[in-house]
Amino acid sequence: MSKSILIAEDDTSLLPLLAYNLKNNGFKVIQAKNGEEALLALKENLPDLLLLDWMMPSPNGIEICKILRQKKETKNIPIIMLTAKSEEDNKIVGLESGADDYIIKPFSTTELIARIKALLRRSYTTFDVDILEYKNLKINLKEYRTYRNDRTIHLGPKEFKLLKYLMENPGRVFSREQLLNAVWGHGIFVELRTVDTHIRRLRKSINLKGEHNLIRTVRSAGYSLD
Amino acid sequence: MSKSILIAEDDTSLLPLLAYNLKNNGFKVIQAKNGEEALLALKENLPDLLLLDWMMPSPNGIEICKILRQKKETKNIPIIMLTAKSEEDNKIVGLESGADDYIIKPFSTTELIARIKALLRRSYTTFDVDILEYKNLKINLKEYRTYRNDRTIHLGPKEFKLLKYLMENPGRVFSREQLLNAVWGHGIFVELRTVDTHIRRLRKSINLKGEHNLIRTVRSAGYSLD
DNA sequence: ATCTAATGTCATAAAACTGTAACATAAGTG
DNA sequence: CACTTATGTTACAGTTTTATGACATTAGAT
Repeated sequence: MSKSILIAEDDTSLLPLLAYNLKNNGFKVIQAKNGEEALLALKENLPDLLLLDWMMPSPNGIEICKILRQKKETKNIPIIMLTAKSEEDNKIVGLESGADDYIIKPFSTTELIARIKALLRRSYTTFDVDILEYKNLKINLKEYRTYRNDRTIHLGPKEFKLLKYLMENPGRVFSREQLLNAVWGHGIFVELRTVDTHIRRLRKSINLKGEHNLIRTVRSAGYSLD
Repeated sequence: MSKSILIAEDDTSLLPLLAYNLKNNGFKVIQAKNGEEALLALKENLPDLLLLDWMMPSPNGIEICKILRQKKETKNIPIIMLTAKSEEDNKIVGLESGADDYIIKPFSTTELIARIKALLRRSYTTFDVDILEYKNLKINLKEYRTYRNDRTIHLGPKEFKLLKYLMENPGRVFSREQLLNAVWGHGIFVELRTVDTHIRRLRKSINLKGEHNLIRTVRSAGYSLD
């Protein structure tokens, strides 16, 4: 069964183009010319993924995002934010508001499709692999086990989830906000700095002395697997 | 240069036929009689595209696909799944597992070639828009990494942002004021000359001795990437 | 209920990054 | 060349950001 995607985009030349391309790629598309329409459409049907233009007359992408993250039925729907180049600096805002990814206009259809697929793949984890590997790290999602150089490592639930998330996109830097959203859940109130503590515990567990740190700190940005 | 294609197909009458046809069309072909062989071959060399039979003794096409999508080096290699008619219903499974296209047996060589070319064309032109390149400089926005001649360079947050801004408009000259606005933000009070210092630090980090200075000073105007 | 492991928060230490100012050079000018 | 102005360099103190360890609280297990 094909996945459905809701697009909210007020650029009337872009919207049909996007819709056309997504349809061509086997997706079912629901179109919304503005935020209002999008919210309305969401009451009808829950799509598998949302494509939101960040800059729209209110409610804009960010606002919609925040609203959705509040509600139980919608809080786990993957969201990709569409942002113009000039707004790029605000990408953090987009991710803080709970979006899963952002893409800068103008973008290629292929790129968009790739990201959509990646996100859909990730959110249907039940269907996915049971084993994730990176360098000499390995985790078994089904058995809930972690290995470093084939030696078992014990991790608490949070650390496990954190590591899993990092391993899903090795190399990519995640801000503390993103990690909180992904690991702790959206709309949960926990200090940002708590992430530091967990990263520290994780490092303590997975780092072998002598070998270089597997988790990289990127100052004023976040952490990533390295 | 001709593209290489790895075929994993356990039907021993089909495999050589496919290989023959692809070779005739100018592709370099690597053959694997089953999943194991395919994985082994992948350790040797990364092909430009994969043709996977979905029904094989384990690991089958889907499984291989999932495995490849986990790893960074292989996650962007286009994959076409070969499925028998009776398995057609499962085509969604194939695409969800990360395949880019599927084709139903029996298929015509012409069609297969067409799809292969289409995929190669797509994946060739489009890649990460999260990567900025200029001469032998490269920065990866998602990973917050900077390279000069493929060697990693460490930059502080401000330097990174500064470089990013310059790389977005290579050649263009920016005044100190413009740089302050773009990198530090509007309405911030910092000495104009502070830009000089950061430019200096940036130069120090990215310039290789011997090679010419990548940042040009334009007297009484500003700086630019050159 | 009792004990143990896991969590979230803080306070403090340690690093890394910034902005300035002072001085040195280089580039224009007449 | 002498003078003026712009830019390069360097050192350093002040800030910001992150690491670390301790502690109180909560959740889970026996």
